[in-house]
Amino acid sequence: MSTPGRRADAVRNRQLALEAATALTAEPGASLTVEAIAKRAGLGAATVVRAFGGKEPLLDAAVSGLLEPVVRRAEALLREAAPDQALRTFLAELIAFQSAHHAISDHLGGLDLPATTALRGRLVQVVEDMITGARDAGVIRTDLDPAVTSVLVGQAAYAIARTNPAPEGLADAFITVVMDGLRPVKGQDDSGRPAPSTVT
Amino acid sequence: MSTPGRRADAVRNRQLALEAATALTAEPGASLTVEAIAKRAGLGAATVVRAFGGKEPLLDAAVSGLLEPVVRRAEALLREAAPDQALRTFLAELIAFQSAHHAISDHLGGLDLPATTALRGRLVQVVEDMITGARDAGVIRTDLDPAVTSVLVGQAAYAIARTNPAPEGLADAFITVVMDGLRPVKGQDDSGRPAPSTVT
Amino acid sequence: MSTPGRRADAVRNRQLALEAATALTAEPGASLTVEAIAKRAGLGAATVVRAFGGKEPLLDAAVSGLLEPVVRRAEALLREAAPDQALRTFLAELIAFQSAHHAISDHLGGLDLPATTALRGRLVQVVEDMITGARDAGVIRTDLDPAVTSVLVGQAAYAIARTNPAPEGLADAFITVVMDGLRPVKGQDDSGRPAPSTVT
Amino acid sequence: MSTPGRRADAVRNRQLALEAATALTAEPGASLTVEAIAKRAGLGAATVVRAFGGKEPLLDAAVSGLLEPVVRRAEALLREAAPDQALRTFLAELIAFQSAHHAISDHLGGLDLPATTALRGRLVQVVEDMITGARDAGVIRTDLDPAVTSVLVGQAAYAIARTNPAPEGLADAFITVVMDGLRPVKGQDDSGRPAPSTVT
DNA sequence: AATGAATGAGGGTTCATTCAT
DNA sequence: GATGAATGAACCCTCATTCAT
Repeated sequence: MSTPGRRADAVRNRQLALEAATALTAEPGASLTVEAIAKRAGLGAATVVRAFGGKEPLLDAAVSGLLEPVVRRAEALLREAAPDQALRTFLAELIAFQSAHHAISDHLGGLDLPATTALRGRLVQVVEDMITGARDAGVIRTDLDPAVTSVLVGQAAYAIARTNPAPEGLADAFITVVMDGLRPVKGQDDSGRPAPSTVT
Repeated sequence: MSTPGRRADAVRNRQLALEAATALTAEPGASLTVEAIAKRAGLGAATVVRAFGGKEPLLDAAVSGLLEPVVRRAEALLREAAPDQALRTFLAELIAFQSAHHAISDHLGGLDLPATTALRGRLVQVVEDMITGARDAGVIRTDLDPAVTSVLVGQAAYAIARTNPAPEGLADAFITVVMDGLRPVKGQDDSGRPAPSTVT
Repeated sequence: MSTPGRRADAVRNRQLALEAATALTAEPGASLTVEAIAKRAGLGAATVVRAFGGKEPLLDAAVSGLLEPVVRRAEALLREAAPDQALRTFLAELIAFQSAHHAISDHLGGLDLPATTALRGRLVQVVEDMITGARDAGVIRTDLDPAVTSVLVGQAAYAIARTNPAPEGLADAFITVVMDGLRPVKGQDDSGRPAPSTVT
Repeated sequence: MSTPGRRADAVRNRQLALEAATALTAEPGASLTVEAIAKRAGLGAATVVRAFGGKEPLLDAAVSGLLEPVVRRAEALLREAAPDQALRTFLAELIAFQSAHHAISDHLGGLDLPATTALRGRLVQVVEDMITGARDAGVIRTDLDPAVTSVLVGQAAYAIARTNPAPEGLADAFITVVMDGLRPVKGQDDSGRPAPSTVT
């Protein structure tokens, strides 16, 4: 009675399709067609379409499924850790996670992935909160707009995570440079400080 | 040396096709099909294909044509300016240039663009030379591998340039953070220094 | 003769499927897919197919189910009423019935519906009998072949019933024109009459 | 110089596709798929799609191409002949023309055929004008709304033309019945006449 | 040499039917 | 026996490339 008909297999097949899509999403050269995903999952093409209602919802589910734990982890870090440590840890985990899942396919351009877009928004917001918190704690420079900085950090981190092939130590170097670059400027206080680095 | 009359038209058409492809490459929502490029160029589709031998060579020419002056400028800066100033200036110009050409289309995934790839290699190499030079001059930290750092800077800069929509001040903030993050670590010398920033 | 308990459910489901198919058949814009019919019936798609052995038999049953009472009514009228009154009444009821069930879906093209085809044959035959009877009674013109006239009346009536949207009074006008057009030609008898209306 | 490139063949192929579509449209059992049309025309499927921009525009062109000369002829008759003769002649020609082109496929349900719809509107309007003119001339009964009558005549004529197989003399019988049914009711004048035929 | 047109290959999606539960 | 899910076949459409003009 606990297994309502074939529902169990359907769930399994849905999961198989999702995993196949996720795997192909991570393979830079893959075709990322419905048929390719179906073949990878050992299913018929129509099955994966039916399971998700189309190609875009499937890819949205795959990509957002990769992104969601990262965002949740970031939100947890924001609540539990000191802001700057939260930021540092989050960056490390973000890059590690994305790299572990290789990269994200290039074939996603022009697609409408609402869940993924929403998650990216949450991610940027969390990073902004981390930066604001760190600024309030005096451990991050105050001459940069937190909103701008969060976009900057997010985009750059995403690019670093996507880099393939990635040279040894790339992620650590990125984190080092960003965190050091975000430190308060020595020898001066918050107000009236001349910008130490500007583009001419 | 007088080229036959037809040759002149061929060169002109090649240029028209290239300009059209470049323009469409920069429009995020564009179709980027051969026919769309041909229509933009005021040519026939077959002419566009003929002029470059296919769609990929055409796009390769378009993208590398955008990238090449940037690389040449970087190489010039490397020869003419102090390394750190060269790096800062180059980053500013790279981002400004890319942003001015909006972004690069999303439809380039999975394509084989050898000339573009080669240019990216040259770019990374130039950046690495800048960094090495700056390190030798003592104005950049020595605890990071220049090869890794150049990839880091290049990838991040590219991502920043592609960001759309870009918040006001994003490019400046990026340059500020990166340049400050690359500065020598105060209060210590090259050898035996404990890493000021590490990932836990 | 006591049917097993399951048989009762099967009969009920068959009826549910039939009613759903009938309802959707009458909705001009409906999808008329097996799944849509099943959903409307509150059944599974496989059940609907099983109950009738396919989609076409189901639709045949639905359409012929709509048509059958009309035919039976026509046969009853033929037996019970004066031929011309039978014809007039039948036309009115046919159109009213079909219109009440809106129209018949457009998606029936190319389908093989033997029961429906047979009913249409019966219908034409009944109409022919009505016309022949009325002719014998001297209330319908004799210069037209009853077989041809029955097809003519049937086809036209069907078209009128299907008209959507139907202007107010369409059915009445149709019956008026047809019945008046079928009246005996005044001032002449059966033989040797010059055709009062011919196509040049 | 008079033949601009391959344009001549393109026109020919477009015509071939149109003729194939028209022919298949007239075959009751035909598939009416793009591929079937293309095979009939001796062309590739993509060619016929490209030539018309899709399946619906192609079918619209085919059906409206059949209908247009009929409408033009009706409009000419309206201008040139006495209204009742115009109506009679038009009905004969309409049915003859449509029958000559067999019937129109059943697979057109649910399609959006704007040109065809517009032509049908023009047709109904012309018929209405014929009826109004004949009424004013005193040769058609005045107890029926011309707008309703035109719909009635058009729908019925269309159904007669579509009838397949059509018994010998069907068209003539139809015209005879309709024209006689539309005659002024004898022994009374326009006003206050009791309806000679009404539905109870 | 340039080109509009043709097309084969491939993509996403729908649907009547079949099958394991 | 009933059912949700699976699927092969078929459909319409797009596009890079080829070809006759």
